[in-house]
Amino acid sequence: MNGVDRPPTNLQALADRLKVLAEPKRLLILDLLMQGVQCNCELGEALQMAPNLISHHLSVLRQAGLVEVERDALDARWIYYSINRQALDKLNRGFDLFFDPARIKARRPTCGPQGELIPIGDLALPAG
Amino acid sequence: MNGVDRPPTNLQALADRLKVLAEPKRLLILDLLMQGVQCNCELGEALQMAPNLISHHLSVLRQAGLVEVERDALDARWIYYSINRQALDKLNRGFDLFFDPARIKARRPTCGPQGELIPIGDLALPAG
DNA sequence: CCTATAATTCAATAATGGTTGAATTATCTC
DNA sequence: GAGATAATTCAACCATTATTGAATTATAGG
Repeated sequence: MNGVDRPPTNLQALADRLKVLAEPKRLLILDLLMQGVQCNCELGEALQMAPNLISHHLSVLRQAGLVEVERDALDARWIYYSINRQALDKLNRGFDLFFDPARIKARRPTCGPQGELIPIGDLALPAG
Repeated sequence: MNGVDRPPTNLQALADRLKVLAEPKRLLILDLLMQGVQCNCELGEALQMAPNLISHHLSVLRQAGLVEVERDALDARWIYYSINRQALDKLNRGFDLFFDPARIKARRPTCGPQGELIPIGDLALPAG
């Protein structure tokens, strides 16, 4: 209603996108790709990973639309990967929208006696 | 060197944080928590999930530091959960830092014949 | 005390997804 | 064509993790 309270719409879609990113090797690949166009062998060399594993992770990144593919015109065996700038922008927009701290509201729970709240440390056990 | 080229430092830590978020039910819980303090039973009611499952996901969110815990002073059986604002800010900073589009560089691959690059569609197969 | 309640913990299961090695495809060169 | 190369595909394995139901803890109230 007030422009700050944004609905989650499709959280499944956001979770799917985050799943693609929640993998250290894929983040490493993305990091290398952000430094420019790369081929499979270059990535495998830099990350010490088998080419078929690189292929797999690149496939996941491609299906998510984050990575684009080009083929060398002189030697079509070489394939180069790069970041899809628009997909990255869209990713940032979706993330910032959901995790916007301005969405946090202060509200009392609607159940329970609602007495004063006392903070709890690491363990959710006795307060004393 | 130039202030825009930020290193990945510890991508494992970023992946760990994203793993916590890459779960639709946890996103639903986070979304409810952003609307204010909530108790387990409220969350379970809203999401149609068993309380022990809510507990599990809340535990994951708590271990990640994203969620804080308070206990009702009038009736200590009731426990209320809320978003840790600082953790949310830190999450946003880390995400924006790594996925900053300004980090993308244009570069030719260091291997391969480096002929002209031709775009490829959905399939990484013959160019036609 | 005894019962009821809010929540967690535990053990077992099921599903998801990363890893591995071999086989396959497509392409270039001789 | 035959062989070599870049990359993908496939099937099997393995680790992680969400889910489920039962048991347990802690607290409140009669």
